Amino acid sequence: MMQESGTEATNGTANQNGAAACVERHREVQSKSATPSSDITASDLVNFQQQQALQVARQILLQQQQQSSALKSPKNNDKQPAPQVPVSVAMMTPQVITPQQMQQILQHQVLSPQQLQLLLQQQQALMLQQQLQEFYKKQQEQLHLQLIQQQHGSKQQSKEVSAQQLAFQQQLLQVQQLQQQHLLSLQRQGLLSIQPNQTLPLHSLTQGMIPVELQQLWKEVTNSYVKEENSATNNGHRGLDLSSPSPVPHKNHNQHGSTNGQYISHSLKREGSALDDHSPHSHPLYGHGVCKWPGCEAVFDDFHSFLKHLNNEHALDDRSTAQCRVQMQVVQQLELQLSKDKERLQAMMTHLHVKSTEPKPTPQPLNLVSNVTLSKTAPEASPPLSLPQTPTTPTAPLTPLSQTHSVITPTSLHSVGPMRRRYSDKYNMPISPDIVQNKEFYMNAEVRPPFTYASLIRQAILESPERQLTLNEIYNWFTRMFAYFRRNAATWKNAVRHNLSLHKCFVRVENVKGAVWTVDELEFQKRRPQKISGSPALVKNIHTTLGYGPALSAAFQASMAENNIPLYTTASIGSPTLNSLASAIREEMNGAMDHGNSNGSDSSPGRSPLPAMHHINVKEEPLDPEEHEGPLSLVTTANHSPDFDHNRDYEDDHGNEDML
DNA sequence: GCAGACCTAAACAGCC
DNA sequence: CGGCTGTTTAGGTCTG
Repeated sequence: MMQESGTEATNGTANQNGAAACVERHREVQSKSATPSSDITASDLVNFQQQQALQVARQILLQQQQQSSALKSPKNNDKQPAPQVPVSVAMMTPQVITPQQMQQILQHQVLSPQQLQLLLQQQQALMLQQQLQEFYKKQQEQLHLQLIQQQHGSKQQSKEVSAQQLAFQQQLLQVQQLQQQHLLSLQRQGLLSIQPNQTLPLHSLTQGMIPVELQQLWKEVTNSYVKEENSATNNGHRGLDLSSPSPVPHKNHNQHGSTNGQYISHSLKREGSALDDHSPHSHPLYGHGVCKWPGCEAVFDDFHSFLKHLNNEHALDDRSTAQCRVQMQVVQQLELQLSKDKERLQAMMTHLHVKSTEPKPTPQPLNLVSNVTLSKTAPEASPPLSLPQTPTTPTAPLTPLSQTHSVITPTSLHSVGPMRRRYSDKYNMPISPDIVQNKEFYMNAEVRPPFTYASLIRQAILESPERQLTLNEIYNWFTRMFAYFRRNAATWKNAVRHNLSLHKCFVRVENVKGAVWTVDELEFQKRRPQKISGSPALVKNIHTTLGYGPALSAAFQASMAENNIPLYTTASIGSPTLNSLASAIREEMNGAMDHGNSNGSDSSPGRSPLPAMHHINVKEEPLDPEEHEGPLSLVTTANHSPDFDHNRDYEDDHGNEDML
């Protein structure tokens, strides 16, 4: 297996294949009873770990019982071999919790289910940590071996060797990234607890090759644990210490015991601006007096009030967890993008016979490359519409490197289920903020907008200068605003006509140039409001449509269980995709809530501080930002979608339509 | 189970 | 005649 990945690393597909091999390997290390699914997500991993942890607990109990029975009958004590315990159990049990403790816990039920869950997660964390170490160690040894073999090869093949070294470096990089992502994911979910002095072998082995940025990331991760341990209280590592002198104690009723506080904040550090992390009054989530928690943007006079706010408003709960997971995906996508760009740079350097073998001499802002490539975008700072990434961005699995393909296909996007996400009609609330907010997303992503036809028609009409549109203009608005409506025109146009006729709120007015449609707001408001249902349908739709990992979906569902969650209200997170998704969910959750605080009016996703996200692509096609710098043309967008067979329909519209 | 909202499909008519 | 527009009906799903 490692041989395979080693050889594959020499070709262009090394990234995906190698990573996939890593994951496969990883799974094998964990267990051979894993599901035979071809791709694995972090949620799968977590689920599996939970199952395994439960199994561990059972094993421990069984072992305990057998031991106690053995004590009662000393005859068997010597000959009776210890029950078969999985390797992982053998590895973890002595370090984490003794069987006695476990049994005591279970028998006396001294702990709440949440605490039990926390314990289980700690068990899983240690178990997985060791598995990870083992896996990465093997991976590293293999790579190192191959590298050495290459170095001892014939000198006549020096060029080949250097190229293969490059490939090895790339593989190393990807291994590191995989490792980082695994660790970060686990840490951010509070599942992994690394002791400060517990560096993985990979780190030291490949230190010279680690990109500075990854090293920095690593430092951040480990430092967070250093700090955390220093500030550990009786609460163990659940304490929420946000670099404040006195951590504010708060109830921790969530099962993700150690997800809060520093983990998140340090994870999100990359998103923040160039704050000086070493200053006592700085925080990655705090900048220019504003809370930088995605979607928050609360203003604070002093750092202390911010910390208070952080502890109170962004405490460990489902909402924060969901937001954190989204952020995880953002980061992972950025990392993926970074790795790809670095590979490209490497290839360029190799091609130009640059001698350096360092992946990159200096750390680069994650969005720098993309900033450059985006410099030609429209003045209104819309994201490059030509990028086909949007619908796939949030679908990225938690192990993106392993699943850059086959996660989602254009076909899957096209096979969107029936429109049942009609949250915009609930309480007849306006959809304009959301549409404005997620304009670019819907323009690019062939994702069915979660609005009813009636709402969309109304929106189209209200957006027009005279608040009236002809049928054809309404059509054009649909195709212009939503990539989804560039296909199956017959269907949705029929639906539009049907809605126009059916709903009283749409009034046909004979005009000089024909008939136009207007909106009777009173009638529109009269329509029966729908109760908010907690919207499992939306979650399901988003999940199925966009290929959300179950974990993220669950997180969103969990966060939707709460009310009024401003996930990512504006461009704060920087990804129009995630932004829009989250916003859609937020809308769904808010229901009739006031949109006034959604910043929809002044929130152009195009001003995203992380335009790099626009380049994220989980599809099979290689990322080629240079090829997507064309004018903001929806046709261009369409043509970049491999399975975009709407051209017939849309080009008809395009003929008589001013594009933006 | 029911009613309502919604979506999709289709038939049909009138107009250009 | 064909396409567009507009109306209406029918059947289905989903939700409260």
